[in-house]
Amino acid sequence: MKSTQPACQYELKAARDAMDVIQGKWRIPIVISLSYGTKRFGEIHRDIPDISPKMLSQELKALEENKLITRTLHDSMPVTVEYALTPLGMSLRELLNELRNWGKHFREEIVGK
Amino acid sequence: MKSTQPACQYELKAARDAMDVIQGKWRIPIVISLSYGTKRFGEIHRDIPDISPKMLSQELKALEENKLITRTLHDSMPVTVEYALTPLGMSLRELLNELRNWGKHFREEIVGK
DNA sequence: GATAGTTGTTACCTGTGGGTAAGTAGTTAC
DNA sequence: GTAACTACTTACCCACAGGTAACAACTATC
Repeated sequence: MKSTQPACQYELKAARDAMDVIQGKWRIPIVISLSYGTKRFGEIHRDIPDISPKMLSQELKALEENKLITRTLHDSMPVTVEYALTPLGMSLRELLNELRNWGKHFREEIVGK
Repeated sequence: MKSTQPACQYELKAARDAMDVIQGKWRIPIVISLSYGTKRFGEIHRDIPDISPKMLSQELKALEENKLITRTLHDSMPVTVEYALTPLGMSLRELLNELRNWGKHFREEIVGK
């Protein structure tokens, strides 16, 4: 890697883009929760009990801004909101699988040995 | 995802393990730099000019603790230290490729449209 | 009319990731 | 003998991610 090699800098930037999207404590759990289907605020909260409503609201907003999820408001009797993965959000599944696989590999190498 | 499904919790933990290893501003650049071959402290610093010696030292130490790189001290006239990727560190390349591909895909979807 | 269940918001606090600047210790070249 | 190059270390500072707690507005139920 040389700072004068534009190809490498491009690779770095793309990897950083991806990291920016999935980084933080809660984004991956939220995406995984929604990968099991459309869910409401409270349902996601029940999937991830440790998250505070503030963080859930904040991270859902960020994921929506990045077009990974959609937010649909239903004017039913108690107002309900439904969150769903977009195709772009679903495309994250492959990357998450790679993350999981490498994490498993890493754990076996480090903890196992 | 249900918090009562152990398989999902396991998946989450593995993904988080991987994230813990590659997260932060400098780990990925360092691994990419070393993926081009064994390098010395100053050489990595030249590849990544923005990193401070403090951060480079700190991150190299963390990567060594995680067994992604090795640190070899040469008792030559000026003491030199060589850093190299371990096989485990090299196995990160696939994950980094996935990160780069998804980051590229993401940028095309978001910025392009 | 008080309580509980929706989906959040707001204010406040703290820990950590990362930055800057300077110092250290040994060797070599001028 | 002083400057410069190796590879760091130490001290100090700040911004932001994330946590806690309380509040908000609306509806349904007891």
